[in-house]
Amino acid sequence: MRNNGADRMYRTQEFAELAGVTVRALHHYDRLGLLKPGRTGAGYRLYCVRDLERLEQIVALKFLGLSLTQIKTLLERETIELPEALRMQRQVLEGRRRLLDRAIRAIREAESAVKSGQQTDAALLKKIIEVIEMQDNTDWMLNYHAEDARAKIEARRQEWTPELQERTSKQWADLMAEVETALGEDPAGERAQALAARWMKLVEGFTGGDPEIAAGVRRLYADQANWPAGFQQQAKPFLKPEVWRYMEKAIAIWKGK
Amino acid sequence: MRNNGADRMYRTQEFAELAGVTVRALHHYDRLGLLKPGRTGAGYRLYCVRDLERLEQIVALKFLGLSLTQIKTLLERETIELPEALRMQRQVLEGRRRLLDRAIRAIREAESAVKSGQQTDAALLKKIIEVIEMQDNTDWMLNYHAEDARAKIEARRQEWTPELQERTSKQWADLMAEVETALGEDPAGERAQALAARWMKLVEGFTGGDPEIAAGVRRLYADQANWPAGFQQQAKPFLKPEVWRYMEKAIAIWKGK
DNA sequence: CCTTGACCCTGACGTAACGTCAGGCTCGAA
DNA sequence: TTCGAGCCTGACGTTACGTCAGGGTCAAGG
Repeated sequence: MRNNGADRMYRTQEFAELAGVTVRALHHYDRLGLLKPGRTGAGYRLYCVRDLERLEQIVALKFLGLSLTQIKTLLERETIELPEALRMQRQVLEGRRRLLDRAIRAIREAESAVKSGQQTDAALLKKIIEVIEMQDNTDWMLNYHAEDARAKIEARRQEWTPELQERTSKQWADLMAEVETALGEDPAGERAQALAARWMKLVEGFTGGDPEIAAGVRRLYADQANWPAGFQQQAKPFLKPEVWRYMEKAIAIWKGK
Repeated sequence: MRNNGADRMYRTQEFAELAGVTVRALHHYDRLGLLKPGRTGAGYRLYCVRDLERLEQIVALKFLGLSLTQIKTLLERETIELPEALRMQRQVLEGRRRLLDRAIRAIREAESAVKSGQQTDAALLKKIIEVIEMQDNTDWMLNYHAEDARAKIEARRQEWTPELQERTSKQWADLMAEVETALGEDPAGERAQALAARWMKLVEGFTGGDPEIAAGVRRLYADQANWPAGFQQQAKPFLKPEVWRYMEKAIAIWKGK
């Protein structure tokens, strides 16, 4: 009656392979009360197909980073908590992602510092420290903005995700590189005007079109002497004065139109 | 002689606050031999400024996700290993990030499934499982490609980061939405031709301009009946036949030009 | 001189999710 | 019956500390 083909039972190893987990993990879930299989007279564990479903759910929630105890309560009280738990977990993961992105960025910058000029280990580590600290110290930038502009910046910072940041900084770098090749041309010419348009679009992407923020950025730029060291390093590609001057001309013309 | 202002010594708590770590962490690093401070006659730890430098390095490397034992060997043999270690660690972190992104995406899709039609917990979990599985099962797609095209796809997959994927899929969604509003218009008209151009650009972004890959994609599309369930769900927005037919016309005309 | 409070020490156990033995049972086949 | 494969439980290891517990040290006040 019990073991007809349809509801086959599985012993531990078999079941573990079926589900892609280890035997010890199954023992563990059993002890925690997460997944309690049947037993033979001799004490062997016997898993059925419904256990497989449950195990798949466990594995999925584990993949999302939930702890086994969280998973247990979620699966026990089959309830409306799940969507809420997922929302919270997503926020946790997004936070972790921001940290990860910062770490990755720090390494990348250190690596590019290595390529351009051999540095000692100590200098390399200093660079990493700078980059890490710099990233939470975008706060000092707020000093250049009027009081009521700060709230807006704070709001925009929410959307200013690391991947977006990375993309934009790449766009800036590309643009800068292209401008350099165009320095000889007429600032009123077609090429320069196209570059000016791209430039302004990027600026607008940062300021959100808000004139107060734009004014703050100009103040920030004017005060280069007082920038923190780490930021100064990172901003280096932006600072070529000839590029800047050329674009000032081109943008003035572009705005005139 | 010893405690003149310049090389001040710090006791544990003071030093911990200075560096932003806990007292217990300092004990821990001491025991592991990572950071061994001086001692007073009574056995109190005494930290100096050079200890602070070292601690900052430790904290930085920890931020990058290195284990304390790794950090120890790296800081002991002050050597050329560091750049190599950083490169490896970056790859580790990038791997973690891919997993994180998959988890976040899975939750997001489950959340949007919740919004559009209330589902039970069980259905929600099934959805998550599908999304997770779908993401490593892009492999089945390879069946539609000729042998020599596979290597190219494998190569492009390296650059095909989750954030890039997310961006592109949003671009597709935007494009699709706009096409739908244009269905009534002349496929040879200006609007439709602009859409066709955008479409082809996105296709090229995926195929990398390789005709073999493009051919594989066509075979893939033609064989919709055999797609895995998870993929079919996620591809749903792409499947509106009227959109597809309309764009076929528009693209044919666009190519003719 | 003694006490008080703030700070210091070490050692031991706890955490999460198992991995890894170690010692001992069960089962089907030869 | 015996062998090898597979099963069981219990205990310790892992990481980077947190959290007591029990017990010194030190400067100031009584």
